[in-house]
This record gives sequence, C-alpha cells and structure tokens, in this order.
Amino acid sequence: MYQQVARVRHDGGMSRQPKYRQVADALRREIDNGTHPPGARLPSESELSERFEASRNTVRSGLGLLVSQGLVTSSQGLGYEVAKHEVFELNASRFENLNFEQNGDAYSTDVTNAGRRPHQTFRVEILPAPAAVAERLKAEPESRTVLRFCHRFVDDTPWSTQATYYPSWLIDEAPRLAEPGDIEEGTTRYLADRGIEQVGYFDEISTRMPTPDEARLLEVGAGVPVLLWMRTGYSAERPIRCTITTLRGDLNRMNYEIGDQSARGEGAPR
Amino acid sequence: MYQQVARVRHDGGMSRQPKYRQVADALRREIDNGTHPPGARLPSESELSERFEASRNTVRSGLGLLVSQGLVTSSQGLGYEVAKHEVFELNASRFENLNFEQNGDAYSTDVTNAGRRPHQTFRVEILPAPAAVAERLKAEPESRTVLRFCHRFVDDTPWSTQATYYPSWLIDEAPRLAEPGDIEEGTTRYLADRGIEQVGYFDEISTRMPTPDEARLLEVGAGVPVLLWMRTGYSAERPIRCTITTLRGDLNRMNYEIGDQSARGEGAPR
DNA sequence: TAGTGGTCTAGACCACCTC
DNA sequence: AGGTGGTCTAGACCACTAC
Repeated sequence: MYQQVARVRHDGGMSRQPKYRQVADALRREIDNGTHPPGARLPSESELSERFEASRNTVRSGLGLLVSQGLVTSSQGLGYEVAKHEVFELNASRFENLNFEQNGDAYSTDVTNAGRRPHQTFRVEILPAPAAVAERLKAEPESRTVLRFCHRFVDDTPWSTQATYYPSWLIDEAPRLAEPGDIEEGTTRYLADRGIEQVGYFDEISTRMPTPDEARLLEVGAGVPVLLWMRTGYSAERPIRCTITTLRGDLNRMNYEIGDQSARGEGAPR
Repeated sequence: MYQQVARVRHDGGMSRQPKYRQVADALRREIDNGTHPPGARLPSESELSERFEASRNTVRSGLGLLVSQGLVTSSQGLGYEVAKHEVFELNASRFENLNFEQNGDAYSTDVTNAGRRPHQTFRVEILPAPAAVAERLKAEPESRTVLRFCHRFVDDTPWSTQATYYPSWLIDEAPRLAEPGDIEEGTTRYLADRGIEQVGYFDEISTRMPTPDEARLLEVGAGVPVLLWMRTGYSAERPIRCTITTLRGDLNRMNYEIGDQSARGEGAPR
C-alpha cells in the first residue's frame, strides 16, 4: 500500500524538484504559453493525477501553489480556472483626487466609461482612532474620530474599501462630516467653504496578504495580495484627514504624475 | 483506520469552519495577542496535532495558511517561527530620487544610517525591449535597449531589484550608459551634462505574488507579495528611461509627498 | 541520534454543481 | 446520478538541524 519503499531517484543524483512542484511548473508553462488561456478550465484533479502519475493529493499540492500565486482559481463542483485580470488604473496625483467624494465620483465615472457598472455602500461611524490613524492625525491615541467608510464594487465584484478618518476638532467646524448622508458638493469643497483647505498630502503605499476580514470584504481568494494606500491630508496648519484605501491587488494599479508630463502624450501606457 | 465514518457534527447544524481553519485561526489569535511574539518558535506539528486532536496533515494545512499569509515562516529541521518585519520607507517623490544612481546612494545611506549593511550587485546588458518597456519608451517592440540592473541587499537579505532601460537613441548621445562600470557622477547628471534633462516622471505601482524567478532573486517565501514600481522618466521631448523596481512587500513601504507638507512636521509617521 | 518539517500515497467521506 | 473540488486520516520515508 505504501509505495515509498519503492521510490527511487531516476535523476542520477541531480537535484530535482519535488513532484508537486513539477506539476505546478508544467501547468504554469502551459498557462504562460497559451495552452490554457485566461478563463479556461484546467483538467480535473483526477486527469492530472493520471497524467503526472501522482496521487490526487500531490496534484492538489501543485495546484495549490498556482492558486496561492493567484494564477488560477478553484471552486467546488466546478473545477480550476485560469484567472483573468482586468486592471483598473487609479491616478493618485491629480488634484481632483484630493477630493474624497469627488474621487468616488471619478471612480464611478471611470467605471461607467469602461462599460462596467459601479456600485458602492457607504456608512459613517464615530469611533476611537486606531493607533496608525491617531499618529498621522497628530491626535491622542483612542481620541474620537469620524469614520466615513465606503465599500466599492464593479459589476458586483468587490473592488476596494476606503476609510476616511477625520479628527474630532474638525467635526466642531464641519459637523456634517459626522452625519450619515452624502455630502453633495464633496467633502473637500464643504471643508474649503468652512475655511479648511487641503494644501498637500502624504501618501504611503504598501502591500501584504489580506487579513481574514479583508478577504471577506473583497472576496479575494488565496494568492491575491492587497494594495494598501494611506493618504494623510494637510491644511496649512495641521492634518485634517487620513484615508486608508484597501485595493484588490489583482484588479488595481496606481499611478503618479510628477513634474512635466508634456512628453508623455495621449497614447500613454494604459 | 478511516475514521470519517464516525465523524459527526457537534454543532447542531451551525455552519462550522473546517478543522484546519480552526487551527489557523487559533494560532493567529495567539500571535496577535502576543502569546507567540515575533521571532518566537511555534509548537511543533506533532504537539499541535495532539492539542487540536487533528492529524499531522490537518495541522500542516492550517500552518500552511499562516505561512501563505506571511505570518509565520518554516524551515526544515528548525520549526515554525513567527515572522518579524522591519519595514523600510522609500520616498518616491523627492527630486533626488529622479537620479537613479543617486537613488542607489540614498538607499545605501539610509541603510547605513539604520545601522545595517547595504550591498548591491550591478550589471549592464544590451537586449531587446520587453513589450511593457517598449510601450513606455515609445520605442519599437524588440528594439535595442540598454539595461542597467541592480540587485540590492541589506545585511545579506535580498531587498529589491531595479532594472533601468534606456532607449537605443540615447546611447548614441550618452555612450557611457552602455558601459559596464558605474557612472560616478550619477546617470542623471551625466545625461543632464549632455543636454538630456529629466523634467518629469510617471510612476505606476502594482502588487502581485512573485514569479518563481523573483522568488529566487528576492528569496521570499510563500505568502509574501512583491511591490512593482515602474517609473518612466521624460525629457521635455520624449521618454528617456524606464525603471522597474521589484520590492519585497514585507520589507518596503513607498511614500509620496504631494503639495504643501509644512504641516506634516518632523515627527511624521515613521 | 533524535526531533523537526517536507513529500507522497491510498483511501474515505462531504459539499457543491450540472445534467 | 455522476463528476468536481474540499477535508481529513494514517502512515511511510526523506532531508535538515541540533546535540
């Protein structure tokens, strides 16, 4: 029953990949060279098991590698499918994007222009500042902040979440921030009208695998990292907001235009 | 021998996590709350197997989840260890960083200031432009480009790779770009001295799991994504370079300073 | 040499989807 | 009903590390 006793090396001592890696590498090559185009179904585990003369579990290990690299997805009862990605560009340096609500609009417009259907849910909360936010807002840890939270979809696919925190002192000057409804004219304009103008921002970008919570909200499978984008906005005197955007790494790309872009032209990199 | 027959649900029909997820969740909680601090060894597979009344393979599946989320690492003969990360900040918007070679110096300086030992290997190649690069340099696909490639380490830990492509027309005006040695004064100054001034750049940032090649160069285990940073630099007339930086996602964070930063102060977010 | 993780197998049963 | 992936087990042997 246990065949390990009979296992031998046929490679004359050459260092060799374990079998599950061979399976993964072979399938990866076939995906790269178009044998299995994006969206195609892969052969079933039992077929692959025969083809590679490996147990089903070994084949599963190999497939698991590909899944964890975001190359294929799997679903029960259906099989394995080659992942296909349509990346959305997100311009992070245009002045318009200083405006959170308008940013949302820009997002809706972009998505609609791409022939897709945008959708978002929105809520407002008052809660103690998370440590990272308090630090950036130069506020006391645990001090009260208003959170305006946005969960964005494209064609019912979760795309990103955006959490903007405002310090409590700002609420006194701009009370509508703490009210649940949309702010028609956009929060930035609303703030500007009250004499609070955002003159600059500081962006921080990092990546990691999603936490279980994020995986749930963004419905990302194993093997898809998230892009974390943290923007702290400043008036001339002090920080006025901190926006944390969590983007599905497989669906988003950010860009910044710095300096003179006149030579970039229109047919610029999509 | 096979106990599945005897397996029953004790949850009265409530939806329940599979056992390997319970293992992962329990360990994740213990890591989060400090029971297993960064750098600590986790109990061995057999100990966990007893504790959770699960087979070794099931425990392995759970640990595999944590590894694939970058929370723990494993090594043969040693055991599982809680990952500890020290993130390096990378300022992508300061003018100095327009200068590739000087960027390298800035990196060396930063690393040295942090009490770590920087190290890099460097090579120059002439090769056809990859499609993405040709597009950004507005050059014919497959047209000749000079690649200046840099592999960076901190304390012998691979940190990032940086590949800068220059279009062939530039080589005629700045032949030293194609020579293997360092350019003492920095490539940007060298180019500026020859009348080619970089007046702006376009940055694109994305994330994904590393390819096998990248995993090898950066020595990242499963569960660590890479940050991809593509910078296209322009003179007033046309693109002059395209730099692709691949950063270990667990060790790097990028930032951009846009607009007036006077309110950010010095004790700014680390 | 003992203990750790790494690979692999054979087989059982479950949950989901399609027909 | 039949096929697909998902979970789980028990056990074998290998490779690496520490002592």
